[in-house]
Amino acid sequence: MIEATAIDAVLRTLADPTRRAIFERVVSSDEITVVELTRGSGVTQGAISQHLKSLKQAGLVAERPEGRNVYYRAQPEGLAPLADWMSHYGVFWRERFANLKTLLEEIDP
Amino acid sequence: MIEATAIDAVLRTLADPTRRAIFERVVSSDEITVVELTRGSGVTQGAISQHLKSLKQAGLVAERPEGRNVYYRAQPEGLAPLADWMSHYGVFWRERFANLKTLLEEIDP
DNA sequence: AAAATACATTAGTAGATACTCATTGATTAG
DNA sequence: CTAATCAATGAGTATCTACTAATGTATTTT
Repeated sequence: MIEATAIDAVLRTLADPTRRAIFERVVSSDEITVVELTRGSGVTQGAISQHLKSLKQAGLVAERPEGRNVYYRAQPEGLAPLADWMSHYGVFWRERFANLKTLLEEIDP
Repeated sequence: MIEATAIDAVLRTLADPTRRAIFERVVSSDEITVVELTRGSGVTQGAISQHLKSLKQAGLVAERPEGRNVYYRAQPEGLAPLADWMSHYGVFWRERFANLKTLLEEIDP
């Protein structure tokens, strides 16, 4: 089955452990290059670039080329579809409040 | 790369659109049987059972056999690893508050 | 200019996985 | 008892995907 929704892209992208680890490292560091991400990753540089491409297409990271380096940084908005999905289908949260998103907006408008 | 953490199981399980749709239907209905889930799903009963097995192993659904029917219901706690992960790596949320989980516990202890 | 570095991309491959079809076990209906 | 229904499971298959290895393209260094 083929779907192309935002939540689909985000979940499929984060489902892979290697790719998720890359995302976590990007989040943890302000900006980080491909070589740095490659070091200690256990996979080749090519694999890292492929994963970054997926993350970029899912809207989870953004790039900033500078010279021969490319600096990657996390794109927080990319997680919004996941947050929305959680608020819709996350019974756990819905049981506690009517709508998590609404609550958050009330707290921090 | 092989990992067996809770967040890994949850994300991998929800990554598949068909399986996620099943989960969403289980969440929406209080309790639902396999035949009901099969109807309008576009896949066979066997496929549904296989997906339910995955969802069960991920802790996202629970079953209640009754006669020859098996009623499935959502298991809200199963989404906790995802919520935890969001609070750790969801920059979007972290930028707004130090820790989402802490906040939620303060509101509803 | 030549060598080196950073990154992207391609082709090819091995393994994962989502599916169908068929079968089985169990329960209920006629 | 027999037939029908519900669900789980196994075998087989086609597709997807994460990876390596190799190559290409810039850019920087020497």
